[in-house]
Amino acid sequence: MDELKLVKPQPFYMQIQQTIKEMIWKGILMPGDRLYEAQLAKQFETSRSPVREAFRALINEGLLVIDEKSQITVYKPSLGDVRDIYECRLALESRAVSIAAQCATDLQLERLSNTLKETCKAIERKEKEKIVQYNVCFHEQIINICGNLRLKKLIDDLHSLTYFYRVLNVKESGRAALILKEHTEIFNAIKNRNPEKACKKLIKHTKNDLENLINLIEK
Amino acid sequence: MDELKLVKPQPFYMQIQQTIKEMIWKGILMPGDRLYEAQLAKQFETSRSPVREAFRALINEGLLVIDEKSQITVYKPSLGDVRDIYECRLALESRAVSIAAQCATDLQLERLSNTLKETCKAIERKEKEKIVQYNVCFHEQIINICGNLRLKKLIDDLHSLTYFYRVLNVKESGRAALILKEHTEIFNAIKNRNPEKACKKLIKHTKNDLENLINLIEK
DNA sequence: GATGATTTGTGCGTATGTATG
DNA sequence: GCATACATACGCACAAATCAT
Repeated sequence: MDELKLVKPQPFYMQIQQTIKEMIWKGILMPGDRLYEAQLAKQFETSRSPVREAFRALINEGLLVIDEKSQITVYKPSLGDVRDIYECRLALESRAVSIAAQCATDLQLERLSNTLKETCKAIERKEKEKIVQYNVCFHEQIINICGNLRLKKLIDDLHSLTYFYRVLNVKESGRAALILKEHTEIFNAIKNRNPEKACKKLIKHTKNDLENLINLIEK
Repeated sequence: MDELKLVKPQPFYMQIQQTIKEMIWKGILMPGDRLYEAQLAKQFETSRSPVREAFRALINEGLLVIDEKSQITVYKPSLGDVRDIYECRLALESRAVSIAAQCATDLQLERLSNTLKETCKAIERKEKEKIVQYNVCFHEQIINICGNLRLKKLIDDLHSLTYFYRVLNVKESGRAALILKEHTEIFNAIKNRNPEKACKKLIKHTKNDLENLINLIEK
């Protein structure tokens, strides 16, 4: 009887916070949609209190927006916002990748390499869900390598603000192969312990991503 | 009758959120202190509901911490945390200053210059409160110049996580003059439209700040 | 462990504010 | 403007979890 623990359920307000986030990611809630405490409370079969608390946290995270009349809506980034968000990501992720290039272990490099291989397979099989998943995974692995949890959370929160659009991005365009190419270049720079190059490649990759996203949103 | 508007008071939960933040900044609440819903509710003469909502938001911001038993304490950064936070600030602020060097208007440059002059006066008069205030102002001005509101919020939130320590930093050490010198160097680089140099100077400045802070905390 | 005292989690009522016809 | 419907802000009560004895 080694590791037998009872699982304590998380409080409602935490589960609700997480669930709303996922609903936005999955497109069940769309940017601009208005949210009602009572309606969600009914849906989750709770009272309004935990829903309210979840709202506050998500507002602080930026995923929900509250106006002067206390109406709450799903964050709908303007074009300018998207640029600002990417500017922040650029700052944070370029630092992350340059640290990763300095401190990645062999095992971590191998795992990164594996992720790229899996992406390649997924592309051949045209498994769109998996492609997105492995692309996300690639970025996550880099951030994990650099080991700064706070950096990770900041980047994650920024990602979640445009997650909905970004899924469209990969799904609807033929960019999967190009993304893989760029990821491979970044990986090689990390493997060769070349922080400057890794940084440069990542910046280029992110800027491409942004251009593509903007085209998509403008349509 | 030009601009006569009635001021609507902000909801309690917002005021409470702001107040708790200030209590931490001012050292009324110290890192590690435990917070009780009921106690604060009593203090603010409200019910627990708005206090709880304020807690959720502050937890999300990182200024409060909740453990697995739902106990809430004021965030107490470890040495490692402080380094991580500064790493993130470095990433974000260096980007901000390099953008500022590219796009600052003459008026904005003049205002920056004024801030430095005021700092100088404050140092001569040994007005410690003002020195801190102008130093903060200098950084804020740079971030405002670059015009990315999200970048600003990210940096502000990071600052607030170590604000309490940073006040100690300036107050207790004789660093005021050195800080002014470094700020002046950054300013000159911006004025000369030299993003790389501005960036470099800011990185050095931030790293000095970090070293100093760490020394202070270790004592 | 069992018990009472704290503290947090959740449900619900009511007052106030806002939109709509 | 007025009445109605609806949404949010806040308070309060009780349940569940935790702590101290």
